Amino acid sequence: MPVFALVDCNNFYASCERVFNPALEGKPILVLSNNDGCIIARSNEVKTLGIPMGGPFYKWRDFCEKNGVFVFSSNYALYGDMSYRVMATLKDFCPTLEIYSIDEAFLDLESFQGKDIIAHAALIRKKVKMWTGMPVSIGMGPTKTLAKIANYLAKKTTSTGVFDLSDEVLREKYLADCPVSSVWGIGRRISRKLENMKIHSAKDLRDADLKIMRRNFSVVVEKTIRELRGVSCLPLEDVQPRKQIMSSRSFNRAVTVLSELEEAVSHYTAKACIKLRAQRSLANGVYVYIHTSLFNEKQPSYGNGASLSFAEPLDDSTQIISVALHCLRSIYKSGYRYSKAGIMLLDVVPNTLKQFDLLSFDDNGKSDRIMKMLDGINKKLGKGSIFICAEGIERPWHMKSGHRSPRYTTQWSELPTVFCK
DNA sequence: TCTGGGGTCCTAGGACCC
DNA sequence: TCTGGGGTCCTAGGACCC
Repeated sequence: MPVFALVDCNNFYASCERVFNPALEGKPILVLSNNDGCIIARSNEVKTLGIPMGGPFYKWRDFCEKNGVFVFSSNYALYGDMSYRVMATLKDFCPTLEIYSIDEAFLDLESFQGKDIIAHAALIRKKVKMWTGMPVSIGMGPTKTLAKIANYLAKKTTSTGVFDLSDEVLREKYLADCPVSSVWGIGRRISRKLENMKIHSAKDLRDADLKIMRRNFSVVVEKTIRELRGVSCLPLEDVQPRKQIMSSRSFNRAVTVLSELEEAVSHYTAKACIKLRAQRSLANGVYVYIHTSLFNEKQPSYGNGASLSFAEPLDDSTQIISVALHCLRSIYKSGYRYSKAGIMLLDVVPNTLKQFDLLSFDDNGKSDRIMKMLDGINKKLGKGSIFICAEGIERPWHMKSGHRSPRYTTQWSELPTVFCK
């Protein structure tokens, strides 16, 4: 029988901030989304204060000030690097792992079956804390879905941060106490429908009639039910290259003129192209959209998008930017206050699939060399050291990030300083 | 004034084919 | 009972995840 473990960092973003600022230990801290818009991560102390996940920050600003909450803008340079360190540590203990998100990984612990698996998980947990400073919880079970629930229980019911749901008798008790809405793959819509069918707990869902469930829902729910029964349907997966790459941001203030939108779209496209080349892919098209505020009902609203296919698959930022700007100009209307723009690279394929077009202009690899040089310089000297002029220099529309902590681990100039007496 | 961003998978329905 | 039948491909939209 397989044994999956799900390792999940506790309050990941908030914990990253604490690693480099231990004075924050035990203090309420929260992390904001891009543009300092929503609350996207909360320490336990903030959860206790009743501040909700995803709420708009401006509604809570005063409350936070009154209660001494430490507020941070997202610092993805730091979080991404901390994630890399945690995953590297996990790989030391278990080379077969699936990095599921920035703060979660599934491990295959089948080879530890019969041994003291809880002690092993406790050891992993201790080493991750020691080597990276990051607190994690570990849940185990015969399927990924059960490992997820075990992780939820590890956080909710234990002080050890480790929980094993391999035992069937134990599962009877704990699945009955686990609300169906907290099962992996059961979101808001489906859980509402399930509640109407008198399915309230994970146990109810597990014991539901498979045929009826299949008729009412998709094969995804069917797999979830089988997984709850202990039948593994979801194997560990390798990292797959992305099939589409998006880049979008809200502006820090309304943008009205085309030239600023052009800068933003160029900038987002350049960012997406960096990701595209990093995963050694080519895109076959690009989609661009812009819209006004979704919340301000007094202003006239407008939103539109347009896409274009390329004559041949591309990874050159300058070429893709020029197509993206074509799309933008086809949808731009003056007289509106735009709040956001975004682009999506479409139909992304591995760069080994490149089909040479007999009619295309042969540049003798010049474009490849330029892009390699651009990526190389930015890798060596830091992100944004060199960029394409169309991205703009001042970027007055650029997102707000008023509470960002230093990029302690990825910028020489922002290294933490230690004073010794 | 101020409300995030980036992904995947599945299904239904339409277009089109023989 | 059944009122032509069966298949593929594509896209839009919905659902989920973090």
